[in-house]
Amino acid sequence: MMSMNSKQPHFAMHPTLPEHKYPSLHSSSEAIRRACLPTPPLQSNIFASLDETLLARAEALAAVDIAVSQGKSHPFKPDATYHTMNSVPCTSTSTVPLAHHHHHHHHHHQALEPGDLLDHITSPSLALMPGGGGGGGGGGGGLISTSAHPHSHMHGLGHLSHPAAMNMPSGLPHPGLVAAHHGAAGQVASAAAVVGAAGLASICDSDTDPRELEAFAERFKQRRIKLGVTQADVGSALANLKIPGVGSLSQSTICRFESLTLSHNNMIALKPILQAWLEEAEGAQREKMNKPELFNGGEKKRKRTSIAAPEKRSLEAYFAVQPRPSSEKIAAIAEKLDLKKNVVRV
DNA sequence: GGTATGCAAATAAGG
DNA sequence: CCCTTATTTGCATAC
Repeated sequence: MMSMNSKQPHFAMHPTLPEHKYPSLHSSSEAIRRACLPTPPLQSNIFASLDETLLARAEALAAVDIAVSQGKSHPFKPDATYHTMNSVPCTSTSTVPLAHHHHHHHHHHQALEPGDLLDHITSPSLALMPGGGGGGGGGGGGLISTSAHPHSHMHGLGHLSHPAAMNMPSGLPHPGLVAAHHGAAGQVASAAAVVGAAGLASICDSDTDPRELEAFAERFKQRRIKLGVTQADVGSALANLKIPGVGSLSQSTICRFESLTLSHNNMIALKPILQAWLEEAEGAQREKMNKPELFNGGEKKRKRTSIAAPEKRSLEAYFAVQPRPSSEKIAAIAEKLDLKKNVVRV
């Protein structure tokens, strides 16, 4: 399981490592430019359709958010110190089920939101390979019941309490989140409110924990293979999904991520994206697997959803990365996408 | 066929 | 202003 690291070249090569080396809001324009720039003649980009406008917005927003998060959530050393004494083991993944500090709470809530969102907006237009269907059949996760995307059947509330299932993307607890909840989910809102208030001060190092990262990489690989997609596929798929802080992904990057051959910081930046993709892929897979309705009155509705799929993906990715945008902006985006707030679920 | 890796480019930040 | 450093990603290639 953990005997993969054949080599760790420059893991300890960080001489200084500034707090936030991230491009913060480094030229959203640049990011955008680059985002639209590539569209290379790569193989078959099945998800080659995304709303530039939305993406741009998301990028900008996420850029700022990321900047903030990155800037303040780096109290301890980078990759070099892999065995940080981790005073507060917040690892809620596969490591230790112990100590549930207050931090944990907010985590769960965090998980809930994106998950719910995803549940609602499962994009059918995923680019899963044909083999994916069969692959998925392999069992929704023998060891890890991560396929935790019960769709609309049991809304997030139910499955959010999975220990080793999946840890939601970076936890950036913030009050803004609360504000955004207007009307969508009251209960959640209240919970999030409390959590946000408390969590704001302490950003658990869930996403910064090296061990957690390692575990995630492993799980990612497993699930990816299970889905029947290759690194190249993932790279191609996410080539269009450009988010601030992350230029793009290619087979190389995926491989490096899985092999942990990337900088610790880089890994952290990529994790949310990868996670989002994974969730999306699994969701789509599931949908395909047991397609309940082949042709029914739901055609219209379905179609509408399909159209918005790409945007939704972007949105989802964005949220995965930064669930803390201004409610106003979210609303704007939602409206732009013609989606309902409850759908966006912010 | 998929995956892992060397090399170099592109970008940003700082002096 | 230019130069240097640091970081990250993709291409090409070998396994």
